[in-house]
Amino acid sequence: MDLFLSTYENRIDSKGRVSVPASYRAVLERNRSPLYIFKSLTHACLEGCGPERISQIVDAIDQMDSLSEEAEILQTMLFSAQEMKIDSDGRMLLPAEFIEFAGLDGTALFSGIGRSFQIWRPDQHQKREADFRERATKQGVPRLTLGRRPEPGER
Amino acid sequence: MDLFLSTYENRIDSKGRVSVPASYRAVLERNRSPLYIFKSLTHACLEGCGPERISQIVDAIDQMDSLSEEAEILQTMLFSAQEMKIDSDGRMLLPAEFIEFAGLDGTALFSGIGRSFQIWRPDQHQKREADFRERATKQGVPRLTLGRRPEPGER
DNA sequence: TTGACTACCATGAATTCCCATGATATCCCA
DNA sequence: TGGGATATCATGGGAATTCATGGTAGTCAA
Repeated sequence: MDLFLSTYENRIDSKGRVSVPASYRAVLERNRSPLYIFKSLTHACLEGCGPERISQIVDAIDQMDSLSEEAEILQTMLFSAQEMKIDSDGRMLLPAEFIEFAGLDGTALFSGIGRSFQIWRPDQHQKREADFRERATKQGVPRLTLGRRPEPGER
Repeated sequence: MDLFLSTYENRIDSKGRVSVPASYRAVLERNRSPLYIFKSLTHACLEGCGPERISQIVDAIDQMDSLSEEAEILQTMLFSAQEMKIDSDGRMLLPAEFIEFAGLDGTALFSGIGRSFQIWRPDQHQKREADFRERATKQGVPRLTLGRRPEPGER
């Protein structure tokens, strides 16, 4: 299935190179997709995805009033996005700006969440996971309808 | 029938390998489905399922506000999920993180609950069963409506 | 020439593949 | 129905491959 799943901790070497997890590379290669990375709007992390996701964002913005502040805010994702080159060993070169933005310090934690993935500072991600698990235990998990797909328009 | 049923206790060898119960494998092979394992959100056990279940989670998240708390909790399942490779002898390799999370110590108990299954530390599973049976006796069993499937669109 | 980036090679660890074994369950035929 | 033959399955060990990672040399632009 063409999804980004699981988490991986990979080292960032002195040049800023990181191995893109092999399973993520496989997803991209199956679709002959380049990889895009951009700065998250809401968290101190990076987001990675293929071109479809970028198109979705562009389309969503095109639906809006293109002069509105909302549109401009969302455009931030687009102009922070970069197409990453992956070398023959499966590594990409993280620009210093990205490293700084996510507060990365030697290791990058890749966190696959379906059609995209995030890159976190390991300790921050760990904190988030612990927090989510605690909330899930205390408040219960969100409703997930199994056995069938929700009807279009249905909640 | 394409369901995961019954319980099996299999040994985990020194490399972390476990045989996936043959009847579970048969279910997956009939559907040409890979196997996914992820950490339970609420219990100290692992969950196993096919790709439909994972797709459901991904689709559910895409329907939601992707920055909401609910979405983030569901994403926890995704980034803890891994597609397991099953070798020619029907075994999978449990990563150390999974073994630790479920507190496994040499043997894994597979517990089939229909469209998914769980992996437990044997003594914990035993306790749960005893507990549930006792509650059923004292408090009675939940209402169980048999005989038909819910209509599409029905609650 | 310097600095930044790219391509290439080397290494070790982790994972996957392959073959062997024994135990259990299933099948088949007398 | 009994009992031997056969297939299935869980389990163990070693070989081969993948993968992350570090380093060096080469290329291009300023």
